[in-house]
Amino acid sequence: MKVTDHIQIRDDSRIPKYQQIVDGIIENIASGKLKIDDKIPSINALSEHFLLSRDTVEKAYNILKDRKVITSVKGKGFYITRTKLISKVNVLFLVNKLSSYKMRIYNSFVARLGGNSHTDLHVYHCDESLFLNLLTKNLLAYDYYVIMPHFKTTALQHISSTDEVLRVLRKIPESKLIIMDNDLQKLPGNYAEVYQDFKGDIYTALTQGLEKIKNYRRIIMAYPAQSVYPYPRRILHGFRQFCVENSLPFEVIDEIYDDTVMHDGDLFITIEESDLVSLVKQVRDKGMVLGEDIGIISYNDTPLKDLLGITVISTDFDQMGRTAAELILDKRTASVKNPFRLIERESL
Amino acid sequence: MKVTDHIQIRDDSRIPKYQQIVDGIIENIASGKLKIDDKIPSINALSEHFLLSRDTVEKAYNILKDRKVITSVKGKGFYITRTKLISKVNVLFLVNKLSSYKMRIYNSFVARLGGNSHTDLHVYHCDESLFLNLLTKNLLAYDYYVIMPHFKTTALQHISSTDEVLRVLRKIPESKLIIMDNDLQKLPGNYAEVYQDFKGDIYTALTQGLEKIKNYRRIIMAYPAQSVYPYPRRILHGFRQFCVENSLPFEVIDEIYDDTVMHDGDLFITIEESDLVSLVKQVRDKGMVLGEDIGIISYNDTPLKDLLGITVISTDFDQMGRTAAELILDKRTASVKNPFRLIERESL
DNA sequence: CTCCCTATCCTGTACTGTCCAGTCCCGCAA
DNA sequence: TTGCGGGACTGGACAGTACAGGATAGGGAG
Repeated sequence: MKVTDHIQIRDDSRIPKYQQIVDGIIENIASGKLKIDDKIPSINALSEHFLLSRDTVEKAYNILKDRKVITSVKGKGFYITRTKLISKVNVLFLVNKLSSYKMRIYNSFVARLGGNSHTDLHVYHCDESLFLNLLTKNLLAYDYYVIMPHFKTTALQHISSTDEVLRVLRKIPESKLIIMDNDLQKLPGNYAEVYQDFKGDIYTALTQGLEKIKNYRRIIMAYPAQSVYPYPRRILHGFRQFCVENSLPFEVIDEIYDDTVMHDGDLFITIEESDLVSLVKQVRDKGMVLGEDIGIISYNDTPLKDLLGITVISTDFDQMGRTAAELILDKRTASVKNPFRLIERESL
Repeated sequence: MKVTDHIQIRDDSRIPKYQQIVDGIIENIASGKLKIDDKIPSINALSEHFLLSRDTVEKAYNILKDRKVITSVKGKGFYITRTKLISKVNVLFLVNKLSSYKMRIYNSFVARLGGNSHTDLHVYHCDESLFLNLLTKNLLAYDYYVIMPHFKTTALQHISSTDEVLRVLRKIPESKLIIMDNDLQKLPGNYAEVYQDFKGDIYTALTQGLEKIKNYRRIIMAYPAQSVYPYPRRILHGFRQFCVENSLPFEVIDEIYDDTVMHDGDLFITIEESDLVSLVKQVRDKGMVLGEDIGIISYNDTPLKDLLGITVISTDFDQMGRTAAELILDKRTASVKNPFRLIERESL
């Protein structure tokens, strides 16, 4: 195996070739493929291997020498002298939509990452083409890419464009990619991720509250399937699995309207805040008592739900942002499941 | 086949030649002949091929560069950077911080503006230098700039850098600028704005509820002065004016702690949600009754505050976003005060 | 020692974008 | 009429990229 085989450089016509070489060496250092005192390919070797002019490689090596990343020994070669690379960290934070939960993740992420960083937030509204556009346009501009992949899932698109998404995601160096919230089983590689196990989470959390849930006659989940911003269907799957395994009668509805029929002993699981609001209003209007006549479990916690005594099943959004920031700070590529739990309050 | 063969431009003597080149490139992008990251002919090549002056081509390319359709790399050439959004209305939405209220403004703005638009959201964390950086970097790239100007107001900065901010804001063509939330009296010109009159709003809203407020012995405002993200001091001014004019005893505190003393007949006005939460918890712990022993008026409405029966004084965030979008759609440059009102519920 | 590799420094060439000082021409307003 | 400004063109200076060479000096293995 030749030394040149170690070095990987990406071709991008927009960027000067010498700069690509510089970036390539830096990346190989950052990823650990090149360590301190390692010898890097000679000017001749590299120029021949990549079919470049000797002058181009020389220019690149001179820049690295000026930056004290490598030193030269006449007649021998170039050697790595520094592996710690100091610069402000730039992060692209790509979310599908802007909810108050996403916002909390972003805010805790920025706070944890600290001052020596800058995070650009972009929203792609679950639109694949916008997602692809944003990503390809910024493919080399950032040090890290924190991405929450959620897309509209019409049957056709799901097949055709997910591949396109994966193709672009693969262009991001593994060490720079952090997948958040939604895990992409189809994306291979050793990248970092902080995910919710939507199906397993809801199953486990509901199982925690099984004893109380059993007291209800029927469980109704308000799952907004028609929404422009769809929630992962795995929430439904986990809910169904829980109900079936415990032989609990259940139902799934799109939305809670003012005239949605409800009976004593109904337990509602709401995902959208608007459903929670109209549900609580209705319960009050009908003179029913929360946690006795009607049960509510709401998805995603907020301080005001605490005040209202609404039982929630929720992931820890602040934690999710912090974990992502820490993966970057520690340069780890672990796959971390974000904590999810049932918080029992009066409404159950 | 030469690169120049790809490019087609129509000749029309009525239209400036440089504009024809611009249109030609755009058309070639729209028709798919030019894709992202493609290299377009050099200035020399194009000018020779179409028998044009180098200067004319240069001018055209500069326009495309300003519109971020292409980027230049010295010594290399011009490259396509944008393919999807050139026909859409591009908006830069610049907010000081990301709160759930800002988010609602953004979401209603995007929704009202509709599909033929793209809105980039950027957060500058109340940091002037970041604000200036973001704005100067994107000074020509967008069709509209929606900006919420709120900065940290240390005495010194307030003098020196506000001028800098105004200087950059003046560089934005008046027809492309929409100032939101905070009105900038110091910025001259005929631009659009949707503002809150922080001082007058709170004064008027509290006056609406004067009869009930009079029943309380003391009014305490929790105004987070120490926060990294300061609220406009005009809120305080309006509050003070109301209290003084109506001879009501009042007090201003930074934050509501677990051990903040409260007596029967105290009316609290909270701005931050965290203060509201700890206040309500304390009232409950002490066995007091909201709206009788202790009054609460909270700043900024949310659906869950409605459920909790918290009286609020609030602007209409969704309306604010909609208004801004409509100003753009109608190409108006009006100065619109966003509605603000007292919503009475049980807590007062 | 020789031979082959190494870095280093040099001159040239042919492109590229960037910037500036001029010069016309033409339409429009004072 | 005069003056102004924008469009188009001319020509050049300058700097950056990438290539092709060559000349020199040092290191290491035979």
